[in-house]
Amino acid sequence: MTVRTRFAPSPTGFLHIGGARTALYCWLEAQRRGGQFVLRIEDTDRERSTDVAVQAILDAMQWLGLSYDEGPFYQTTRLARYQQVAADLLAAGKAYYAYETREEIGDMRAAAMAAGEKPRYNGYYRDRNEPRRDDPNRVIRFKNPREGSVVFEDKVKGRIEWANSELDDLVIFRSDGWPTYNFAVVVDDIDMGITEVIRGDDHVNNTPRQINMYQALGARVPEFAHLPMILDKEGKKLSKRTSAVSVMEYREAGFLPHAILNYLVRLGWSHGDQELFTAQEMIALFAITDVNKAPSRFDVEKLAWINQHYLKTDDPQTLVAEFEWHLARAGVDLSHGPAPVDVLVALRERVHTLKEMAERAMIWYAPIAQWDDKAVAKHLRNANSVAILQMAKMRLEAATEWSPALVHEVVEQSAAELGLGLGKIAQPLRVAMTGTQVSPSIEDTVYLTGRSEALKRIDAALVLAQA
RNA sequence: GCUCCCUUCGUCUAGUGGCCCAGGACACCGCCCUCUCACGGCGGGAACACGAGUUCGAGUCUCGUAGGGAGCACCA
Repeated sequence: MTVRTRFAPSPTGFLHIGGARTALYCWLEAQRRGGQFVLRIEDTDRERSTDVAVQAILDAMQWLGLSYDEGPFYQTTRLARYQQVAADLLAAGKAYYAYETREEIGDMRAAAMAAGEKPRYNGYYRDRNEPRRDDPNRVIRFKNPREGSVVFEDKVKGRIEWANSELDDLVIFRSDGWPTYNFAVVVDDIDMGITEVIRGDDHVNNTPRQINMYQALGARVPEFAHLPMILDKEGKKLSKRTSAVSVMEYREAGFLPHAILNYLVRLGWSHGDQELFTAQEMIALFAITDVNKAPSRFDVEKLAWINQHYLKTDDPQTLVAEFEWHLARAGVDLSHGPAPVDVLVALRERVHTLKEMAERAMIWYAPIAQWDDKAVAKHLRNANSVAILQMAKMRLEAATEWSPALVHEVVEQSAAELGLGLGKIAQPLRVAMTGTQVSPSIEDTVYLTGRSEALKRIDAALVLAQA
């Protein structure tokens, strides 16, 4: 039987980091075993689901490169099917109508709590054979077995056993005529031939009752794998208040999709000491059964390290498009200034994110915004400053070509002629080009500034030096 | 309250009874390289939650304690 996994987000917000990892694992598991990965949008909560959220999830998955073989399927288009399955269950005596008001149910729960049990429905209508009648409180409940227990072998958590006496008769159809989550997932996973249910471990508790429904429906029970949560730096549940949670926020922060995937695959899973994985390696090596049971914390610092690793080792050409996206966001007009690919190569070893790169790149795409006082005082206002700048200017003007090598030559010759070290020449020039003491190598810095702009900046620096 | 789950350096993890006085990576610190900043190289500190067992021997098995988490909806 071919393996089929699915990712089933509910469109009530953006694709967050935990969801992305779940999707990644589903995707990897399906690929490694030559199966299919399906995407299903669980939008039966019509109050909270939005089209914007659906689109945001689709966009994020595409940006990450998590392609699906089937879908997206939408639960809202499958209402008739759910109704039919519920009718079958009713006819078979495996489900029943119930008419309690919400208040009555609230009371039952309170009573159960008071009795030291977990809050639940008491099964009042279970064996009453109450006929269907119009009532605003009419729901359909599933007859959960009362004896025995449910046992399943979770692929990450191991064996889990659950006494049926702990479970109540859950609502499968709400009074508003829509199926509930627990029922819809089961019907969908059966209909879509899902063989491996990989999802967050907040669903472990739902699994026993879902298994009971599979059995009532005479369907084959799939394998389950429940992934531990991803926590924030403090060990708390990831939340918008304390950290970035949406995948697209990480894009905006300058991370590469592959870096995010690489980071995520290592969060809760490992292959010996290996830290870096190409997509091919992940597919070949990942196995859901090797995933850790314990929750893990999200560490942006490590993500940043991975990101920089790919920034400096990937073919620059494959990175330019994403870099240009950041430059555009920073308001850069690409019809002027240096080629983004050259800027990228000059900065890739000096930054951790593309956002930072775009910020640093501004020295070549915009006039010097501000002169750093310390830099000016130290390198533009000393005995040699004027002579150095003038000599560099003269040589740069006289040059017949424009390249990093040419700039390097100019700096070297100036140093030799003035009897100074390379650093003595480079620093004043660097301050002249950038207004600061920090930038890529002096040849790249001057080269990327462009000849006429470089000469203009030297003139401006000369004014400061002589002031 | 009840049910279920989890627990190795600050963080991600290796480790499936002896190869572990616990290995790798990020972060941190130091040195080297160097035109600045980085990159890189070398080195350093840093953990088996606790307590009982089982065993010749336990990070690895069992039980208990403590701490943490999830769920207990006509939300997914």
